[in-house]
Formats: sequence, C-alpha cells, structure tokens
Amino acid sequence: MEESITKQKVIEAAIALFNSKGYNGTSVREIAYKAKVNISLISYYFGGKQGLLEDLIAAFFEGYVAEIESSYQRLETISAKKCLQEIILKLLSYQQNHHHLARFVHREITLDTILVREVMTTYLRKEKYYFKEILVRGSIQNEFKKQPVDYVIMQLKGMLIMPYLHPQYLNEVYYINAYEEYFKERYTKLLMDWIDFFICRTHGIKKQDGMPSFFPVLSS
Amino acid sequence: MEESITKQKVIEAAIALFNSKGYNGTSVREIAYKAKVNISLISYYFGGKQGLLEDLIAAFFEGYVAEIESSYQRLETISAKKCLQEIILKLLSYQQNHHHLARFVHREITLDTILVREVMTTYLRKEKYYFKEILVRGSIQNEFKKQPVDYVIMQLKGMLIMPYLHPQYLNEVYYINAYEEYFKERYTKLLMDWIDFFICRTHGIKKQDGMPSFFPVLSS
Amino acid sequence: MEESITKQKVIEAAIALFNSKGYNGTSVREIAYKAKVNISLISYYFGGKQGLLEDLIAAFFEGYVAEIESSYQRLETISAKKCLQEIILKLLSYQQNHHHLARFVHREITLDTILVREVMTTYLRKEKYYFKEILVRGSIQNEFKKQPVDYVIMQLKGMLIMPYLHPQYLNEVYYINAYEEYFKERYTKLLMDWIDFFICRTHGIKKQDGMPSFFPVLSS
Amino acid sequence: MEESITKQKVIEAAIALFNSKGYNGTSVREIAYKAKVNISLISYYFGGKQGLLEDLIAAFFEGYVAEIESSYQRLETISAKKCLQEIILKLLSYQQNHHHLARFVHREITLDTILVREVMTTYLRKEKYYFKEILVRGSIQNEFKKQPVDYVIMQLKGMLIMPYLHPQYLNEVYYINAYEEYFKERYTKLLMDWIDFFICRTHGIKKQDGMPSFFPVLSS
DNA sequence: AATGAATGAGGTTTCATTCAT
DNA sequence: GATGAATGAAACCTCATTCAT
Repeated sequence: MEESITKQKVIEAAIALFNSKGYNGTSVREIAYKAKVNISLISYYFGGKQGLLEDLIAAFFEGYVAEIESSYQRLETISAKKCLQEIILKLLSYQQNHHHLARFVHREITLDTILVREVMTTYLRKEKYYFKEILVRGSIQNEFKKQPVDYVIMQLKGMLIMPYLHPQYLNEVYYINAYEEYFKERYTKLLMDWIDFFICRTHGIKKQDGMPSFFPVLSS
Repeated sequence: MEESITKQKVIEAAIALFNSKGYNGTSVREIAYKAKVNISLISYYFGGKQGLLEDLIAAFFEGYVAEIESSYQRLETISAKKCLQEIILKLLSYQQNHHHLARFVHREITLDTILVREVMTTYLRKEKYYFKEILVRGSIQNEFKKQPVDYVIMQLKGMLIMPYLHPQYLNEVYYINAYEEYFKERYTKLLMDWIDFFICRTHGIKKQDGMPSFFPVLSS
Repeated sequence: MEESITKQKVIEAAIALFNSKGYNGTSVREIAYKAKVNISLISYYFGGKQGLLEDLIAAFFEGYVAEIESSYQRLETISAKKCLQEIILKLLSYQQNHHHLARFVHREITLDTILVREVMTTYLRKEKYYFKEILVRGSIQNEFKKQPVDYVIMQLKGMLIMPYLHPQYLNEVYYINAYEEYFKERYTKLLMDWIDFFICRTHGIKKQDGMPSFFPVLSS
Repeated sequence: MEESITKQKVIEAAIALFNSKGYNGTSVREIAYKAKVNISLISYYFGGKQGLLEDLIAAFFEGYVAEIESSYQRLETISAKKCLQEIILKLLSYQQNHHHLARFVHREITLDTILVREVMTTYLRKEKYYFKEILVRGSIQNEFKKQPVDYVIMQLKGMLIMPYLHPQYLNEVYYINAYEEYFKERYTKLLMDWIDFFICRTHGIKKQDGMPSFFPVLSS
C-alpha cells in the first residue's frame, strides 16, 4: 500500500476526510485538493472512489486481524488470560496508531452494504473465532468463569470500539482526549480489570487485595 | 411532528433510508419515491434535506432525554439504584421502539459537524448531567461504590448504544437479532448485573447468593 | 414521443447532431446547447444519453415497420407486385421524411451492440418476414420469377438504404441531393424497374415496349 | 505501414476495435491494451488517435484504388466488360481480405467530417472517374446499353459496399456469413449477372441460353 | 397542499496526451 | 524505442432546490 508518494498522499488525505465527513460526505475533488494531486489519479490508482474505500477498509482489517493472530499463535505456550490481555493491548494500540482510519472504518461498518457484509464474513467472523477459542480454552483450563461466550465477546467488542468511534463525544462531553497516551493507559487498565472481574474465576482474591485496582477515587 | 399524513410518510421513508444507507448516501429523490410523495415537498415541509435531518435528530433526542428526565424527577422519592435501573430500562425500550432512528442517529453523531456539536451540547451534556447526579447521589448515600463517575458513565453509554448501532454486526457475526424482545430481556439483565457488580457496594452479597445472576452456563 | 416542447427540442437537436457526428461523436452538452435546454434534462427525460438513443432508434423502426404492415395487410386484396410497389414507395417516403434520423439509424445499426442485436431481432427480422411472404405469394401466383428469396430481399434492402445512408457521398461525388423530390422520383422509378426486370416474370413484355422505361439516355 | 512489430500490433488492434465499436466508441487505452503495448506509443507513432484513423483510412483507399487502377490500365487491351468484371472481382476480394477495415471505413465515411470530405475528393471521385471511363468506353463500343452512367455507378457502389458494411445484418437476419468464400462466389455471380442484364446490350441472348445463370430455384 | 418541469452546481469517471526517465 | 505516472479537459450523470401552476 505504500507504493508511490502520490498514492500515499491520496490515502492520507482520504483517511483524514473520510474520518471527519464520512465516505459519502467526501468528494474525490476534496481528496485530490487536500492531497495536492490531480483528481484523475484517484480513479487511476484505486479504480474510483469505491476502490479507494475498499483498499482502506481492507488495509485496516488486515492489520487488525494480524494483531490478533500474532498473539493467538502463542496460545499454546501462554495462558488464556495472558493471551487475551495481549490481544486487547495490541488492538488498543493498533487503533490508537490508526485512529483516523479506525473511526471511519467503524462508522462505515454500520451501513447496509455489500462491502460491509463482506467485511463481516471475511474479518469479523475470524476475529470472533479467535476470541472464542481463547475463551473456551480458558474455560476448560478453569482460568475463566463459565459464561455465554458470545455475549462476553460482544461486550468486549463494544468496549474496544467505543473510544475510537466516539472520540468527539468523549472530547465534547467528558473532556477526554481519546488519542492521548494517558487515556489509553487508563482505558487499558479498565479492560484489564474487566478481565479480572468478569472473565477470570480468581478475581475475588484480587478484589479483597485491599483496594479495587481501578477507579479508586471519585474523580471529575 | 405528526402533522399531516404526507409529512409522516416522508419521515418514515427518510428514517428507513437514512438507517440503511446513511444520510449522505440517501437522496431526497429516493425518500420521495419511497414515501410516494412529490419531491418538492421535502423542501416545502422541512426546508430541505438538512432540515429533515435536524428534525429527526432533534425528535430522537427530545424523546431520549425526556425518558431520562421522567425518571430523574423521582430521584427524591426512590433510591439512586432504582432510579438508574429505571432509566436504563426506559432507554433500552426507547431505542428498541425507534431502532431505525436510533441506529441512524448514533451513526450520524459520529461525524464532525456543526449539527453534531450542537447535539452534544444540547442533549448529551444534559444526559451526562443526569447520570452524574444519580451516581453522585448514590455515592453519597453509600449505595454506590466510589468510582470515577465519568468513566462509569462512558462505559454505560457504550453499552447502551452498542446493540442499536451495530445490529447488523450482531446479526451477521453472532446471529443475534438485536430487535427481538428476547435479546432486550437478556441484554437488560446484563446491564442490571453490571449495576450490581460495578456500581453498587452490595454486589458481593448478591454473588454469594448461590448463583451469579447472569450467564450461568457456557453456551455457544 | 411528442410530449413536451422541451422534450421535442432535445429530440430534434439530437437527431441533427447524431446524424452528422454520430452517436459517440456527440456529447449531451452539445445537444443541450443546440436545443437551448438544460443539460440535466437529457437524463431527466430519457434516462441518459443511451436512453435517448434507444428512444430514437425505436421510434424510427416503429414507424418503419408500421409502413410495411399497413400495406402488407392488403395483400389479400391486391396483387403481390402491387403490394411490393406500395411498400417500396412508402419506405422511400418514410426515409425521405425522416432522413436525418434514417442516416443516423442506418449507421448505428452497423455497430456490434446489444441494442443493435435487439433491433435486428425485433424489427428487421419482422421486415424480412413480410417481404418474404409477399415474394412467396407472388411466386405461387406466378407473378414473380422463382428466385432465392433471401438474396432478393438482401439486394432490395441495400437499394432502400443506400441513398439515405450515403447522402454525402452522393452529393460530393455525383452532385446528387438525395433529399430532393426529384431524386426520389427517379430513384423510385429505378426500383420499380428493378421489380419489373428482376422480380416479375412478365418484364420481357415491358422491355419490348419500345423503350426501356428507365435510364433512357446517357447522362453525365 | 509495416514498419515495426509494435506499430503493426497497434494497427491490428485498432482495426478490430474500430470495426466493432466505431472510431469514437473506442479509446486509445483499449487499443493499447488489446495490442499489449504502451498507451503513449499511439501518440508517438501516429501522432494521436486521429492520426491513426487517417493512416488506416488512407491505407484502405490506397489499396482500394490501386486495385481499380491495375485493371483500368489494361482497358486498352481488353473489352470494357471484361475490365469491369475484373475490377468488381478485385474489389470484392480486396474487401473480403480486409473486411474488418472495410466495414469500419465504410461506416466512418458516413459522417460529416473534414477527413471524409477529403477522402471523397481524393479517392472516391477517382474511383467514379475510372468507372465512368469504362462505362463510356463500353457504351461507345456498343458493348453496353446507353444509360445514365452516374446512376449505374451509384447502384454498383451500393452493391459493392453492402455486404461489407452490414455483415451483422446479413448474419443475424439472413444467417449469411458475408466473410465466407461461398458467399463471395455467389455474390460475385450476382454482380456478374447484373453486368449482363443491366449493363450489357447482349444480355438477352444469355438469358435464352436455357437457364438463367443465377438463382434458378426458390430457396429458403 | 401538492405537483412536476426545469435549473445550476457539483458529483465521479474517462479521455487523449505529455513528460521525465 | 519504450515506459508509466501524471495532467487537464471534458465526458455523463445526479443532486437538492425552485418556480409556476
């Protein structure tokens, strides 16, 4: 995807504009203008606006799933909990590093499109599969509580997406910048605690460990 | 908003189309065609496509906030927990009853628009205010754990929005129909348990109550 | 086809331009400019440039076949020769009256297109059928010589089309204006003689009738 | 014209595409793609698309007129009829051998273009001149009937062009393949008979020669 | 209140050509 | 001689809106 400089300029401009105005709200003219590039090149390089969209979405999910897989492969050698923690960390970082792309992709995934359906079956079913395998493994090994796996994954997914789909909401209403390192740390902790409390069997111990590990004081 | 039949037909067609194709992906021609109404009337009644959008979003949030307020007013007479539970129930029902509108609005709220900013300051800040008051009240009255209120609300918001913004994801990947009564019941329970576990101080008791109230068995 | 004035203006402009520059050599902008009409109307009325093309071609052949059929229906009451003569007269007049349209249609029919194939099967097969019926009838009734019908029709078709497809050639090389009444008369005679000499059995008589009826003198 | 291989490949691809889609319906991109050649080369070799067109048309008519001239030069030594027969044979063969080019050229000649006008005055006037000389010579020598020469040539031209301009019509409606050797033979015979019947004074004899030379039986 | 013809701006894409390599 | 990235013009079409009726 990082072939020519011009192509890269188009991609960056497109991500920025799609991020803030949406795919349908952005014209190729704007993209070309922002990228300081001839309009024709968008069709020339990507086979049209739709092709550009598909490239971006595919690129996002390729990287996204790759993060999961890189940890999943170690499931044999590490504990299920450790594996899950690692994946969550990686996915938060991945989205943090591609937050413009992430917001736009998560939003676009919300439409009823052929493309969206393909993404569902190509990437998101795969993601669910990996999560499920890890949870079941943890369950068998008595690491995790026995719970309806699908609902747990669904909840986790919601938490993973939320800050990168609604950054403006966070910013405008909670004065939280979802792209700051500080936020990521704190949010990561939230999810780690979620694992301890909701997923693991041994969370009770941790809790009696004096203080709950997160949100110890009333803030803001 | 329920003035003439024609106007109502336009509104319904617009919601359906905005829901599946997004605001920018829908043309007034399509709306008029679906509503079996003359195109000009959209400009005539709503002052253009943008006006129609604003009407719909405003209507959604008026109703949304009204649900919150109707329970919030009873905060003096009922416990904070009860109040919170009520609001969650009402908001889930409200979105269930207006799920087409809900999905579209939640998606649109994701863009960087003047309109979105106005919605943030007009409705969502208000929503946050009510939630905060309830949580603080519960905290003072020792019903609730001491926690960073904003993060709690943020998490709650994510859970409230999720199924109504991503119904197709749920359907395609988890084979869950977010609009079925059965789902709502189960999801409500999840949130009720979330209150017990995460918000309330007394959740421990409940847990020792033999069985955890939700997710008792490993399902597919 | 003669609905609104505006539509009619577009049709006339299109015929004139398609006639001289060909379909692909004409832009909708030119048509709109020539018709003094907003460009959008071409899509609005005809569903695009292709739709306009189809309308024109269909209109031409509807009228064309109608001329044939109006005479063919009288085949029971008149002789085959008379019927054939009538049809030729009508078709020459029809093309004369729509010569701009005719040239363009005959040229376009020359391309390898789905549309062209449809025209072949819809109209031209029908035309051939009528001609064949007439020729066979004349043959049975001993009016016409026994000849391979298809080749005869093919030859007739060539003669019918020629002057309306190549008017500029006639004009530039032979200084003949194919659209003048004088030309039509003379050309009609040529075809009438062709019937007498090639089609009918009794042509011999006519020829010995002193002078050959056509081409009596050496002209330039 | 047969300089480099690349150039030749372009020419062949162009002829094939112009033949089926017309000049204006074909893009240089398609030509280059079909010829498996870099797009730029079309401008490089032919000075643009228009230059390619002119090359092709000129090449066709150079060869076309050359065929006529090669026989015309023998007019002193052979009879007018023989000369005419020879030319017709050669022209049918020439078009048969270049039928893709022929169809496209005959079609393009139908437009109102500067190029077309030049072709008219450069080649087609010359063609007419030769035909006329032959016919007049035959007339003076009492071989041919006295007839309006121009109309005779016009008719002959129509017959020469017809099968190579409308092959698809012949194919689709008459199930005749204009490019088969069988068709050419039969069509040649038709034209030879046309010479006997229409042009020559002695045709009567031939006819009483027992059988009419062509189309002796009623076929399908 | 409702219609539908008409508009002008702007959408995406394709075109033939050029230019540096 | 050959390449392919890049260009600007122009292609067709769709858009939301207006206006006379």
